[in-house]
Amino acid sequence: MTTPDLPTQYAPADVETRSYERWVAEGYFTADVGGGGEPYSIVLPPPNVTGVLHIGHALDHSIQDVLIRRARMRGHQTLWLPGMDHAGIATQNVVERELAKQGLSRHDLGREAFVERVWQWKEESGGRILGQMAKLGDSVDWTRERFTMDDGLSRAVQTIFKHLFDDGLIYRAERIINWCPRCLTALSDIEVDHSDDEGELISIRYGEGDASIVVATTRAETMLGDTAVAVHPSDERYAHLVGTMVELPLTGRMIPVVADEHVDPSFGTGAVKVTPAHDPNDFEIGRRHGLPSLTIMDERAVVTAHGPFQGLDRFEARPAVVAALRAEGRIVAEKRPYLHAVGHCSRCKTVVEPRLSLQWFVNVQPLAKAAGDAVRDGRTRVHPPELAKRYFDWVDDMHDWCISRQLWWGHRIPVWYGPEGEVLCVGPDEEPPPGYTQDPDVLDTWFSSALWPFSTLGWPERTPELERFYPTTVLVTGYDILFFWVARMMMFGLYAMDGETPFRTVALHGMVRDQFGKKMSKSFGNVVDPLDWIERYGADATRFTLLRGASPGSDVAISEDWAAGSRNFCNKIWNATRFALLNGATVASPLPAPGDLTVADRWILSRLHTVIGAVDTAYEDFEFAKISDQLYHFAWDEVCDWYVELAKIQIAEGGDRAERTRVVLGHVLDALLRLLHPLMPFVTEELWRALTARPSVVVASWPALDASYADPAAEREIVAVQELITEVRRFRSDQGLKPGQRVAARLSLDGSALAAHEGAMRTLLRLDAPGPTFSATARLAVGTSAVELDTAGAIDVAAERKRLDKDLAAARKEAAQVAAKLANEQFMAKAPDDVVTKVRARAAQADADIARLEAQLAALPTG
RNA sequence: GGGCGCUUAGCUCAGCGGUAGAGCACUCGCCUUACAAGCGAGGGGUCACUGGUUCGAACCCAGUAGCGCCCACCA
Repeated sequence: MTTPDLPTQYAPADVETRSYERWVAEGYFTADVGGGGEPYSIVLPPPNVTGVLHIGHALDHSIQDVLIRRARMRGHQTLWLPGMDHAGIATQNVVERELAKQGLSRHDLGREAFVERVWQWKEESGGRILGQMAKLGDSVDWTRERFTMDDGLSRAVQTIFKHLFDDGLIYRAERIINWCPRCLTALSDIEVDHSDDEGELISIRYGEGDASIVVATTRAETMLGDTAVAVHPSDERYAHLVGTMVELPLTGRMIPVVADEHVDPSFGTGAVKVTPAHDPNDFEIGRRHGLPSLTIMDERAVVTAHGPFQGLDRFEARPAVVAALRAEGRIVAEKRPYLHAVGHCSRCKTVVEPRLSLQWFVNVQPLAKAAGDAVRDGRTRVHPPELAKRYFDWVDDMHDWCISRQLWWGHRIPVWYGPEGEVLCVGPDEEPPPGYTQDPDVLDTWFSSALWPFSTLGWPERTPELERFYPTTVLVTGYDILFFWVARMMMFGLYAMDGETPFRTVALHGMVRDQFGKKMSKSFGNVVDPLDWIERYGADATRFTLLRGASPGSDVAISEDWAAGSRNFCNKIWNATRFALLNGATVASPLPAPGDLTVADRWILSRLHTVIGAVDTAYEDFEFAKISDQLYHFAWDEVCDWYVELAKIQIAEGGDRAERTRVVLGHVLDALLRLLHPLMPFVTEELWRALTARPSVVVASWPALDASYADPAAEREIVAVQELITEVRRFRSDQGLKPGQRVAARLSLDGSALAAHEGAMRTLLRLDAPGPTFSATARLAVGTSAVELDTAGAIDVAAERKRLDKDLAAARKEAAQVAAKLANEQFMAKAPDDVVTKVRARAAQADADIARLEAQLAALPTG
């Protein structure tokens, strides 16, 4: 047994990097594909190479690390696979911004040089992220780190694209898509954020006299591209106009009035201008009625239509068009401000422009159906279950997925076009014929992320990793990307892996917020940088703070104070172990037989196993807050506050008692450190090694629940001791007796089991044997046990009277309440027996308390 | 416009049918030799509101108000 000279305060920085490097060097985190144990695998949701890890990542990683570390301790063959995402548009934007600082655009560099530049950036940024993961303590298998654009994953992308293409699930079509006029690319629905923006609803008269019709719009400039007006088929107001032509103002063009079910007769005037090239609904109306599509804006949303508006940006064109219409007396009404939902590019916040263009799509119908069914029939469990509904809403009503992006950073679409317009999808080992040119676009970044659970394991090759670790055991991620990402992994996983789901369980956590429940944002200045906390409070405290707030699917509020509290907890564990080491606690000897243990020993062992059971249960439900809470209170309130104090007394006895106490103490701390290790890997490693002289708690076994340690009698007895001690302490505090001041006392423990604790109680309460005379006494009782204190005339009668009065009032109130219950016939008739028994016991207790308190009050000296 | 959730101590939350809890903050007393990043004691809540079910409701049901989140092609 080594007893290193531990400092009195835990200094995280001293141990963290040292431990981490050793863990990696020892290969503790490396999955052994051929090894024993049930597989337990997690793929890390790959952070974007853009930027650095934020506190939300710290939560996400902490949860996964907790799960994987516990699984490792339980003897599973674990794999936690790390990696990063190339994050197409996000990364390209970041690098473009860097270039802009030098006054360059990506076009100045050219495609090849630009992509090279992004790769450089990826190397730097990626390295930073890996360093952060090490600081957090992530026990990932570094030998299997992947990147969504590495060779293997690119091959997987190309392979699945080819399969989908050949199955007719990928197609190219001219559709209205979301277009970002700043990024100059198509966006999928989920890359568009909607917000209620202020606009102006303008009513415009088309046509003249009886043949005129009033339409309402928030986007007046698009009228230049109108090719019809639509009304509801059953709208009698306009029945006479359907089939006729009206004149489109400013252009002189004649456009038809058509009848379409989509129009809501109760909104506005009940008549809708139809711009098929610039509105998704209008596009559908146009298609149904064979209307032409007239594109009036270019890719930068600059008006290209002939006339005075040509060359104006859409936001300049709008007032210009309105002014021109007003000049012609066409404006019938204006409503301002008018709030309506407007889509913004999720990357650059530019207002998205619906745009008619030729893009690649995935036909999601069959894939989404399978993805829904897998959760519906329980092959994949969503946790918490309430969130499954959101998942269903999404997959059951999913639009086809636009996967082409007019970007340079990403997986190039593996389709080549021949000189005669041939279209050829090229597989990973195929070469396109000469004279063919490749599609210039790249794939949506989520396309490669969707393959992550199997592409990282070697797919399309049937590697041993894939065989062993797919489906992965659990996916841990925030509820915010339940459909961004999870639904897509489900779709592609089921498709590529012959109907096998990518994960058995999806465990969703919430977002990290500040102490007031506010979202963290740079502009608000409430962002927490995990590295900052790690530096000041340690990685363990940072993790513990996050985990303490982590209930399935709910947001986590954190603050500086709580980080400090967690740091204090680390310190508490540190000092408890330090005490144990200084007092010769040992794990070398087996636990003595129960008959050789004291009540206190049996109590703490009973509590330990209760906690093991509770923690194991909480793990089943991913209740990290409960796990943390259980261990926190057991460690602090029971082990430190009571058992350590009782152990001091037992050790002072010397002999066998001391020896056995050292064994129990060593045993309890050993188990506690192992239970805490997944949550706080660094401090537990340092302490466990010191305590056990073994190499690493990382590969120690998880404490096994042993119900034979359950000892309700010991628990009751210690609780009674605690209550009596608390009562006496309260008296001392109320009386203003200094903690160290010794008081003479007679203990009336009724010859009950508590009599055995007299010595301990005298020590903990600083009570001496009674002196020969009593000038003033106080009798304190809990249940049938009592302590009589001789305060040598120093008793503060007023304080004591106040205290007793208060207790008496409480007891009387309790007695009245309970009596009312017992007098209630219906309660007596209908309440279950155990409830009635409890109430009776409370009544008896209350009566006894009243009698006792009244006697004490009567015995108080007057004046 | 749909859907979901929340409202419990100053703050963040747990409890989800039988005596209102935790952490932090607050008050008082203590350097009681593992720990002052600590120890002991204490104060603080008509569990949003209104009805209903029940012997009994913070907990179940209905409605009201406020807050939040997600989804959405009503011009």
